[in-house]
Amino acid sequence: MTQVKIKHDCKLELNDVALRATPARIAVMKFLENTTTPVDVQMIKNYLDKQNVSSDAATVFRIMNIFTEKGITRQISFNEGKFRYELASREDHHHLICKNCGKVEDFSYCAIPALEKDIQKKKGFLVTSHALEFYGLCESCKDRQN
Amino acid sequence: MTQVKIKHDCKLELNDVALRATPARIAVMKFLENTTTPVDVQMIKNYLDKQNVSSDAATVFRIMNIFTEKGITRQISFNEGKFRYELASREDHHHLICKNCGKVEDFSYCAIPALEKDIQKKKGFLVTSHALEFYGLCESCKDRQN
DNA sequence: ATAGCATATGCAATAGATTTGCAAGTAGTA
DNA sequence: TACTACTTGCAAATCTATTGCATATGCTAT
Repeated sequence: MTQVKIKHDCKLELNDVALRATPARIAVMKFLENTTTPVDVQMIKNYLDKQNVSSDAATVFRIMNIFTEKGITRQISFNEGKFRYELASREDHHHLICKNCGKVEDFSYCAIPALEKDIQKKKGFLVTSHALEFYGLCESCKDRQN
Repeated sequence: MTQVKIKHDCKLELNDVALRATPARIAVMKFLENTTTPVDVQMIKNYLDKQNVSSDAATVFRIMNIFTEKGITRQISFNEGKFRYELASREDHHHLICKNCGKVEDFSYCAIPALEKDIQKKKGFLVTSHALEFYGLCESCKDRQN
């Protein structure tokens, strides 16, 4: 009797980096694949709860730490006193963060890689990653003079 | 009899933004003026202790919050799970943060203002501030293959 | 399909960063 | 110099993140 099983999405990706494909990890990956803005641990936990995936904040922290170690995710800061995460595969974009409504837009910009080479040559500093975020007011908040 | 009093450095700067020039606030400003790398609350507290300026961590947090609100300092994150601060007057520079030894170098780069104008035109997003940090290995850590 | 084992998770406790309430102290003004 | 509003110190509370340990489970080799 064929039972509908958990689809093997993400399973191979996880196994590739020597991680077991647990329900929580799979759900977290799906969440990350379907969100356009970086999310924090609380948001991830809320999603898991809604999906009826048993979890615990400590587990989510552990998952995000190991995903980041394995290079699946990237840890970023919007200066909120906590971390956010996004898939590391989303390369070459930066964030426009509205300080009024909190909306986050992506912004592509390709001058950074060239700059990194320059830094390496001039300063001898080997850049392995970078963070570039712009803070301000999005179009609608700006227009409302809010 | 003329007594040596606390020099009025910083006093006017503080009063200008409607803040009282207290010993702790003055000492914090002096510390910030004399450090080249962004400092965290614990470092500030240590400095105040060494200077025999009575203080408390809660007070330092309050000082840094109000300094940041008033635009005296800038709050930045090196993804350490805590904030660092630097004088907002130190414009147009970014940081090269060594992940091995923790050394922080400044790096000047002036393409960002132009980019901000571009963002405003293309996205309608009004940029009021930004964060750009590079992580990697400084020259000596890199050479030691550490 | 299943046993065995290393890895993951849940839960509770802990650590560290930051905030807050409140009473007491103090800078700036008249 | 006295007054008042702003600041501070202290303790307690929050919040983010980490850790220890016993239990549960994914994965590999039968």
